[in-house]
Amino acid sequence: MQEVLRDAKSLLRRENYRCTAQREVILELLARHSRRHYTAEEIHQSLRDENPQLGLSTVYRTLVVLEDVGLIRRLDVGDGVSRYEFDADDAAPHCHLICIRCGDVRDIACPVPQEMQSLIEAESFQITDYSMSFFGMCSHCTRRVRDGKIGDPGEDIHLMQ
Amino acid sequence: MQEVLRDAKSLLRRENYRCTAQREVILELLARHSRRHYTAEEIHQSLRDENPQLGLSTVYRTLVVLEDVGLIRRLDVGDGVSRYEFDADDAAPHCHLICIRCGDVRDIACPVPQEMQSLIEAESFQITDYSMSFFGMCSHCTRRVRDGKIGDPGEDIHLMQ
DNA sequence: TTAGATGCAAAGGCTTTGCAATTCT
DNA sequence: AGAATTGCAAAGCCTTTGCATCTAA
Repeated sequence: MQEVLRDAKSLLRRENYRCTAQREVILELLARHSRRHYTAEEIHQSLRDENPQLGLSTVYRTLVVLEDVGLIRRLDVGDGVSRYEFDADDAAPHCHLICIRCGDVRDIACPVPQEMQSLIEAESFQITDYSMSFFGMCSHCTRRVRDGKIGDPGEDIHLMQ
Repeated sequence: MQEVLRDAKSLLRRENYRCTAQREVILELLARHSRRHYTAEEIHQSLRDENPQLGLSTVYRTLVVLEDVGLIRRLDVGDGVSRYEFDADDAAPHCHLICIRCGDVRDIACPVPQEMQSLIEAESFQITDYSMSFFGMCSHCTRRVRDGKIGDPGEDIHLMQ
């Protein structure tokens, strides 16, 4: 963890960005909760107590920087808000299971199949990034629906803006 | 094509939506250009000449309805604007190749691999939809960069909002 | 020292919504 | 007739930006 942060700092400097306190705390939060998918607002809320001076616009600007150098990745679950996840160098390729009822986003290891890569390379398309998401109901919500605890589709989160 | 539209109309009625002139022209446009990925604004522009009265908010509301009944699908290329594509019943599963330089979005046949589906089902996750996108440079832009016609990365479209 | 980064408030841009008028069924 | 739909304008919401101030290097 400490090493991850040290590497990140040197990467930032190498890319001609400064290592500011704000960038450090934001990156540290994302790295510490590498399975979470934070919105800018959530990051701001999470850090506000310890860093009362942190501005929301700084969070937004920092996310742009961190994504630019490849330390984090942006994810869109379809609700009109960008979410971000830490992206370690050795991060395994994964896709997202997005529950349309509770909004939970879960990673699942799943490499891009060779057959798919071949198809794309055949198009002479140079891949630099990818995103694979599956929408549906997580096991938790499926169980709750089956047990009659929730049944009204109106309870679904509003995924399509 | 005519049959597609007829089926669509009966589907709308079955789902308790009315078949209005606005819904018809919008659906007809999307169905006629099934390989395109229209933004609400583009749909509005495309139809304004023939239907001067069509309002942009009606386009937005119609897109919600058409997506709700499963006639179209929403796509996010990461620029903060929603795009929509016609989704026929017999549409082959496909993913999107999104060029980060020219913004072109291209479909490519590519079914969800069985191994991936198995992994997800193992999580007891009930899939209702999915989205697979690959970002990078299309063959056209790759060629232009190689030929020195474009080289400044600043020309890239701004994909991350 | 000084170019880059931050905070705040204001502006932007896409999308949604209130409401009166219109139109499918 | 009556409820759904439409258009317009206004509002919402997430995100970006201008600018004076601050700060890492």
